[in-house]
Amino acid sequence: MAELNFKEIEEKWQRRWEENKVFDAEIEEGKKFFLTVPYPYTSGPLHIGHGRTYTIGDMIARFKRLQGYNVLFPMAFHVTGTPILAIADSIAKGEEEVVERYRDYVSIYEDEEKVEKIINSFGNAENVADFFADRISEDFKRMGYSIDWRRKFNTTESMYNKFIEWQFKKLYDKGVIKKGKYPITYSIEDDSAVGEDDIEEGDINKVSIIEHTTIKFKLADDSETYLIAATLRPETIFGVTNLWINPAARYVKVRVGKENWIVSREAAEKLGYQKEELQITNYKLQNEEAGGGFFIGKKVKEPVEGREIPVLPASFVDADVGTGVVYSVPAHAPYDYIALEDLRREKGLEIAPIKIIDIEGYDLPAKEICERMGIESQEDERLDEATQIIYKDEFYRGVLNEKCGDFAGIEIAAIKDEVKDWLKGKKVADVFYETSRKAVTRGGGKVIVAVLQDQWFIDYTPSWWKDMGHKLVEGMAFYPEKYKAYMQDIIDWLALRPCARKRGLGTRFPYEKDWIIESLSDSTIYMALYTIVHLLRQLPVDALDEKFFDYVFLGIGDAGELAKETNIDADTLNRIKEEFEYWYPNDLRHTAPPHLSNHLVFFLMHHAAIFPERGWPRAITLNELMIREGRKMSKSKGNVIPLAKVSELYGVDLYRLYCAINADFGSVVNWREQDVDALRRRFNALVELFEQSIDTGAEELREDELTHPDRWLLSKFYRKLRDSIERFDAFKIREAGINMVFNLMNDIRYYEHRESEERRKRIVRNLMDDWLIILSPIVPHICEEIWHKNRADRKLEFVSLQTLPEIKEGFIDDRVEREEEYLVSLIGDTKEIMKIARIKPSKIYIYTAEEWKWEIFRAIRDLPDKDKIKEAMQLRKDKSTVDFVKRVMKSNLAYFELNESEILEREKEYLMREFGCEIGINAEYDPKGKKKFAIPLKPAIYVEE
RNA sequence: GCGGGGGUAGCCGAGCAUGGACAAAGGCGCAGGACUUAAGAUCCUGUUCCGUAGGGAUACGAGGGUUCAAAUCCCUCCCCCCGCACCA
Repeated sequence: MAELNFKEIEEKWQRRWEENKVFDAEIEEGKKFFLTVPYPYTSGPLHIGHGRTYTIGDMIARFKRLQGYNVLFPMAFHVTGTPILAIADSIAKGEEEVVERYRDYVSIYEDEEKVEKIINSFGNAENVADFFADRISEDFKRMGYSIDWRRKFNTTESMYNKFIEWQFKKLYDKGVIKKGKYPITYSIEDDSAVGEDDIEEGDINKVSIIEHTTIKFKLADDSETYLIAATLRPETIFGVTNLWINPAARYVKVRVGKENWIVSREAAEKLGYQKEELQITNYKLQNEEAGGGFFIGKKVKEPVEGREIPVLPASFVDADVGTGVVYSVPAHAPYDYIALEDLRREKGLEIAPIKIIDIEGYDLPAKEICERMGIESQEDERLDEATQIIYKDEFYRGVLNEKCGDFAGIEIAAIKDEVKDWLKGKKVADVFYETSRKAVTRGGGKVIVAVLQDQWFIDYTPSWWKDMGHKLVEGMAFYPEKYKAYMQDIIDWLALRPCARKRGLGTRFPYEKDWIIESLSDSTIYMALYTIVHLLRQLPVDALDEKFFDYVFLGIGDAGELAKETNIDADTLNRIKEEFEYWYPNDLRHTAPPHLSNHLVFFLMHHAAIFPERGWPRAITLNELMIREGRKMSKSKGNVIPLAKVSELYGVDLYRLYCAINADFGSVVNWREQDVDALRRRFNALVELFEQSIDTGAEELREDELTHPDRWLLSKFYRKLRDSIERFDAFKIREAGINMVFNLMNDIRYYEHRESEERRKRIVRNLMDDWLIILSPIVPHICEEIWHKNRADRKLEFVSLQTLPEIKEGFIDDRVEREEEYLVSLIGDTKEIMKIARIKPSKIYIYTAEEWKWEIFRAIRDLPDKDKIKEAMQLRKDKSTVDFVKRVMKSNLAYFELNESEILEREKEYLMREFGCEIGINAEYDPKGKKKFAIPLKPAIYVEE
C-alpha cells in the first residue's frame, strides 16, 4: 500500500475547497446557522493552544453543514488596543528582548534573509498588525477551517471605526456613557496607565488596587497641620495609643485645600496623582524636607475623642507604603505591640494597649499571637503572617466593644465600612489608593495608583440594562451548562468600566476626540458586521453614518430617503439589510472561559442594549485551554508550538483529532507527545482500514449473505452512529469522536477475529461512506481524500457538503448484540477456569440452564430481592430452587430471552476454533456434577483435561 | 476573602445529575506471548491482594452518616486549580 502524504492531501483539498468556494455563504432557502469565534489579536503568532478553540469552532461549523444548515463561519482580526503599539515602540527603540522575540516569531514564517527587513518595518504598529494578520489567515487556511474569507476585516479599518462610532452613539443615547473619577495602575515614568502586561511579573504576581483609609491627626502645637496616617482597618481607630513615624524616612508638608498634611515624600508624590487639589510644600521654613525624627515626641490629637497621643519612632514603618505614617493599635496589631515592647525595654516607655474588639479565644490578640509564634522583634518577617491571622480572625469573629460608641456590639465584618463612612463624614478620613505590592513596569518605572479625574465609562449598573441582560442569558443555551448561572452572576457584578484610553490603536471616541475607544469595548457586537462587511466594501466610507447603520441593523428610517442622502441606491441598501436580517442573530459563539467576565459579558450586554430581541445571540459554547506535557504553555517557558508548525510536525488532521478526543470542552487538553504518537498510530490504522477496502477492490456484502457477526457489526455501527450524532449535536465532540474512532475500531478488530480479514474488508466497504461523513468535521482532509478515492465519479461532490447519513434502524438489533455478549462472557468464563485450574482441555462441556430455571428467572425478574426466594419456592418447592435463586441474585444478570442451546449449536465451530478442542453441548456426561450450576444466560462449564 | 471547579488504580482520564451489572471505560506505561534475522509497528494476555472451577477480600483525598446496596446521596475536615476587571 502506498504511503499517504498527509501534507499533500491537506493542500489538495484546501485548494479545491477554495477553488470551488465551498464555504462561501450566501442567502439560501432553508435553515441557517451563524457561528462565530472571537477574532485573534494580531500581536504575534498563534500557538496550538489558541488553535483548539478555532478548531472546535470549525468542527461545529462543519457538523452543522452536515445537518443541513446553511452555515456562515467568518473571521476577522483584532488590532486595536495598546499591546501592538507597545511592541512597535519597543522595537523602534531597539529593545533587544522584544526585537529578539519578534525575530523568533517572524522566523516561524519567513526565510532568514527576510527577517531583519521585516523586523525593521515593525517600528510601525500597523506593519506588525498586518504581518501577523496575514500569517494567521494562512495558518487558519492550513488548518482546514471552513471560513468564508470574503468577510475578513480588521479593527482599524475606517469602515470598522464607523461601525464602532455607531455603537457608541447608541449607548450614549441610552445614557450609559459617562465621565468620572477612577483609580488605575499608573507609571510616572511613562506618564500612562499600565496593565498587567506592562508590569514586571504582572502575569504571575498580580498587582491590584487597594483602598486605604487615611486619618488625620492634628498636631497639638499647630492647628492647621495634620499627620496623615493610612490604615486598612479604620475600625481600630478607637484603640489608637500613638502614631508611628520612621526616623530614617523623609517627610513633607503638602497643602490640601486649607489644610497642611504631613506624609512621607513618597506618599506625597502618589497623592499628587490622586488628588487634583493638592500642592506640595516642604516642611520647615528653611525649605527642606523633615527627617522623621523631627516629629518624634510631638503630640497629636486623635480625631474621635481628641485624646493627645505621642508620635513615636518605629523601624517597621515603610515610607513607600501608605502615607509613611501609621497609627498604633497595640491591642490588635502585632507590629504595634512589638514596637511598643521594644520601646518599653529600651526607653522604659509604658503605653497601655486599649482593647476594642472582643473575640473568643483571645484576651489581647496582638500580644498573644506574638507570644504564641515566638515573635520578639519588629524585624521578624513572621509579623506579616501574625497580622494576617489576627486580621482574619477579628474580621469574621470579632465584635467591637463598649469603647466604640454607637458601633459597640457589632461584628467587624458587618460594620467596617460604616465606621469608614462615619469617619469620612466627620471629615477626619479620606481615601488613599495603594498598589497591593511594590511593582515596577517592564521598563523599570515605578508603578503607583493614579486617579483619573475625567475617565469615560460605560455604566452597566442601570437596572433596566441588567434586567435585559438576565433575560437574554435566560433565553440562551450554554455548554458547559454551568456557565449560564455563572454568567448571570457576572452580569450582577458588572459595574463601571472605563471604555476609552489616551493611548493605543482604535476608534476615536466620538464625544471627545483625544480619547480612543478601549479595545474590549470595541469588540462587543462586531459579529453583526460579518453579515454585511463584504457588501460594505463596495460603498464609500463616508456613507456609513449613524443613519445607515440604524437602517441596516435596526430597520429605522426609510430606504428612499437614505438613498438620497448617502448616494447609495435603495436596492443596495435593502440588499445589505436583507443580508443582515438573514444571518442574524449569532446562533453560536464559541470561545474559552477566560472571556466570560470580560468579552462575553460585554457581548451579551451590548446586544441586549442595542438590538431588539430577535437579534440576540442564541448560544455560547466554551472550551478550556490547552497545556503541554502537564504544564502551562507560555512564551517565558519556551514551550509553545506555533500553529503554523502543526501541519509539518503532526499533520493537521491528527492535531484536529487530538483536540476532539483528548478532552471534553470542560477539561484542559494536555498536549503530550507520547499520546500524540499513540493517536497517530490509531489514526493511521483507521486510514489503512479504509485504504485496504478500496485498494483490494473489496465488494460490499449483500444483505442476503449477512452472517450473525455481520449483523452484529452493522448493529454496533449504526447504534454508534446514531449515538455519536446525538452527542455531536450536544457538543460532546469527545464522546462522539471516541465512539466513532476508538470504539468502532475495537469492534472491527473483534469482528475480524470472529470472521476474517477478507470479510472485514468487504464489510468496511458497506460502512465506509457513512463513516466518512460523520468523521469529516473532525478530520476533513483525509475524509475528503478517501471519499473521492472510494468513488472516482464524485468529483465535486465533497464529503464536507454531504448531509448526515441515514441511520439504518433496521440493522440496530438488540438480540444480535446480546447473543454476542453471551458468547463473549461464556468464552471469558471458560478461559478463566482454564487459567485458575491450570487445565489444558481435551473437551469442554457446556450445560445451559434447564427450562424450570428459565421459568423462575422470568417469574422473579421484576421482584425486589427479598421477595425472590419466597416467590420461587411457591413455584417449585425444592432445596435446589433456593440455591438457584441465590446464584441468580448474586450474578446480577439482566433478564433477556435467549435460546441458549440454539446459539451454542450455531457457534459450535467458532468455539472449537477458539479453544482448539471438542465442545459438548448439554451432554448427559457430567462427571463432576457441574450441570446444576447453570443459570439462565450463564451456562455451567466443565473443562476436561 | 468572594465566586467557581476539582481530588478515581504507576500515570493521564471516563464515571458520578437518575445509588445496584464498578476491581471501575479508554489511553499511556510496564510485563509476558505471537509475528520478525532484529528493532519498530501490529495482534493476544496480564497489570490491588488471595485462590488448582467462573470465587473471595480490600479499594475511588480523610473521617462520619443514610441505604438491603455508595466512587456515586448527606455532613465534617484536608488538599489542589481558576476568575475577581479595564487587560488582550
